[in-house]
Amino acid sequence: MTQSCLVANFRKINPVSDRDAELLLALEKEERHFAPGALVQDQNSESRDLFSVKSGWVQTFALLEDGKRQILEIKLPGDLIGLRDAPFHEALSGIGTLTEAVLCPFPKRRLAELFDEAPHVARMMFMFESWAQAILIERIANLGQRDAYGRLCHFLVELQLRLRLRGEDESHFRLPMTQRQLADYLGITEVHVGRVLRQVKDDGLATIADRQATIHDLKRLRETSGFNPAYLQMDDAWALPTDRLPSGR
Amino acid sequence: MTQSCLVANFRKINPVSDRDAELLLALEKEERHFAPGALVQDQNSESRDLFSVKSGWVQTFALLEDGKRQILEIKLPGDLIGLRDAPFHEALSGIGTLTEAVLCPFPKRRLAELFDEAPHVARMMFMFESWAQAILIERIANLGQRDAYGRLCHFLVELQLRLRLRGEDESHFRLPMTQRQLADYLGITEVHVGRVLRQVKDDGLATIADRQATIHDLKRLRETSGFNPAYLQMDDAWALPTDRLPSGR
DNA sequence: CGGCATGTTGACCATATTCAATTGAAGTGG
DNA sequence: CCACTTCAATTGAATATGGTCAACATGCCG
Repeated sequence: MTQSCLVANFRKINPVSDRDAELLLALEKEERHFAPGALVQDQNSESRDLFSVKSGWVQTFALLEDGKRQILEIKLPGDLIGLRDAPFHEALSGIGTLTEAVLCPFPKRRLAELFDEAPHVARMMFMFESWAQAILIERIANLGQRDAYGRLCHFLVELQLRLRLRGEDESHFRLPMTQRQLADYLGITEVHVGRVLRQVKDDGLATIADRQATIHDLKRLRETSGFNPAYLQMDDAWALPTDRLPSGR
Repeated sequence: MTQSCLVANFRKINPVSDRDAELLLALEKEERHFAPGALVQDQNSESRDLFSVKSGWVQTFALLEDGKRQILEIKLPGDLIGLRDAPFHEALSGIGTLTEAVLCPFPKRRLAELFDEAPHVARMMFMFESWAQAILIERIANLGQRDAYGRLCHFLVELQLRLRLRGEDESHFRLPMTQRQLADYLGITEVHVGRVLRQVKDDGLATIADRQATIHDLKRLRETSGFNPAYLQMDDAWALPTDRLPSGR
């Protein structure tokens, strides 16, 4: 068994053959260590590499003209970062660490070659992107339609689920984000985050304090946030080589 | 020259070889016609096909537990729909038409095979997805950080740009969306859309009425919305066969 | 004509922002 | 060890942005 974060993560939602797992290992050869709060990549900088997360919490973000910041994604060990930037000249989003982190850079130029050499890798990268995109559209619905309270609940459920897939404790976990960062993620202000955090606690749903989150009532959290876990069910047609698929489906 | 919408669209931001263009043509073989306001695909239904838009305006959307609706994307001729759903059992978003539309369904199962047969197609699909994702993250920043006024301006600039790439008139175009639909797209209420529409008109930026949009002051629109067109610059390394690339870059 | 969808307007209210002051914890340097 | 700074969080008051509700206008279509 490989100890690849990438493969271990991906396997939670989708079978990965040993042959494919080996190919993915190439993405995790080189390691780079970052301090908490470090800037990994500037928005609009020339992007050479994509990264896989080996350990730590990482954020991608967009900076707006007026100094505002939107945190786009939270990336956890086993996730890929910057895949979507690969075809572009410039990185479309910035990358920064939330905790100490180990990232594995991989030249995006090399990825283009891999696509031709190993069609399976292409399919897997495509699946990774679809997965990431699924989370993005959930986020758009979240930001567009829910109030601060609902957004926070949704965020907690999503996190809880992602950590559970990684085998971490579901009901009590480290949440290494300041209220400022939560605010930039949820699209509300720092101050309001504090108020909503208190409400959620008073309602007995969850407690967030000292970079620690405790889920008290997952069921009600799911209800108030309307979480839809459809994006965890992948289709085997994509996971297996076409010639090995059962016919007629 | 092919009359493929798909290729024509893609070529605006990225070279496509004639050989690749031919491969993409396969995606537009079958045609299906839809009336305005038709439902093409339900959210969470089993998804068999993806679609390319041959003509008309199309929306993808998410329905929330409490009956709210978030319009996720506006798709125009030459765009692909449902690419991200391909690896999943269920469609992650619904699809509906805004105008009369002609869509070309393509079995997603067949797409998986294409990935193995034609690595170039895989690369192009990956690029399409990156492009779509670039628009999604712009949208997240838009929803999270800007007020209603800014969101509307940003939307207009994005539309204007996309239509311009298609060779349509940039300053006056058909905008076949009701205020209700604009509201669901921008994450504000119907009533408030009306108010903001009037403000934007009074400020001399743009006029939207009778399903028609007129841009009066693109420069100021861009300023107030902070539009970032970085996602229009693709990297040749992805467009051309690896063996034909200039070396050493 | 009547019914339905769309858009408009006004009054009122709620959610969230802004601004300002304060506290506590952690880190730095004398 | 103590001042001093910085950063994160908390609180309150005033304000603004946007939501809700209801009434009304308009145009379209059967």
